[in-house]
Amino acid sequence: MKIGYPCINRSVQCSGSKTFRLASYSEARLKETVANNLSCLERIISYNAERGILFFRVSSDIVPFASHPVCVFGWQGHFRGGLERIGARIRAHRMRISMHPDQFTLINSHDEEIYDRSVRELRYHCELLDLCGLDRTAKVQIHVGGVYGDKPASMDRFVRRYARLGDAVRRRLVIENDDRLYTVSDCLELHARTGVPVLLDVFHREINPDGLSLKESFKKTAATWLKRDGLPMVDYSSQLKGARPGSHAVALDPRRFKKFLADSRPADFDLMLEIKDKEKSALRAIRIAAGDPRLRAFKKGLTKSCRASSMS
DNA sequence: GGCAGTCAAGTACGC
DNA sequence: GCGTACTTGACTGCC
Repeated sequence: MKIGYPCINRSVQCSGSKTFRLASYSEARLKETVANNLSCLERIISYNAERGILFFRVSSDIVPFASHPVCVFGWQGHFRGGLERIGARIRAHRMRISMHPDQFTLINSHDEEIYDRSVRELRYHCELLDLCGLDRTAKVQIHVGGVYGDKPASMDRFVRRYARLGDAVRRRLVIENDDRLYTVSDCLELHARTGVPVLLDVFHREINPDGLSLKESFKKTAATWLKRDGLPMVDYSSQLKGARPGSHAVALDPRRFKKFLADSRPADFDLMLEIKDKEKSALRAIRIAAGDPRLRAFKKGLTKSCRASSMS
């Protein structure tokens, strides 16, 4: 088990997801922003590595407007060196990386143009991970998409559209159960029809249940990840008190998290904490999980002998 | 410098 | 049909 947080680190004095308005777009602005974002990402990776935070979600905003027609600049070549350097650092620390395009990425949309835009967005995410030299265990997670008043038809459309995605996208793409539309069971059905791995979001599962117990959900989603995909990824959060259902908590609730660790045994997975105070909660979670054999087993993996054996 | 409105993109839902 | 939430930050123009 590796534990991590998404996109933003509030302790490092920089942002790796700086962007700008479309109206301000220029090649100079893009170069300047991407250079800043990569430099900051490198600092965040170092921060995480020094503290044992070995799972991180890279922001989609590293290259603003990368999939937009306005962007004709060859950022891939221009920033190749920087991306390779960051990738080498990630690999050296055996970190797990994910990315999560936002809700506008919909491969089951009725609208062919929305599908095309979504494919461009997915290609951008995968290309970034490819340029970092990360293997297929670095995943790009999306939700299934819209229901459009007819869930079976929308799931059929997902299956057909998934088959049209290129290998470069399919090798990284995973789907996640969401808080309103598609349950864990829906995602499992899509896995059965496409082979796409299912990322379990335990908080969304609570809000949008389907009758499967937590243990069954762990077991069935874990079975959708092949060895080449790496350990299953799991998203974790808890309800922000007093807010509408689905709002993420500001800070980790230690008691609740301890119970989650106990309830999730013996499943092993990499855990993304979707909690608003980001790295603070990740550090707290790592301290709480310190006695958990799943985390301890990973620490052993850092020793030279284990590293050598894992490469064999 | 501080503030508030607004930001590429889509869908679902409440009014 | 319109406004809002989504996850939320931070860009941007205005004072």
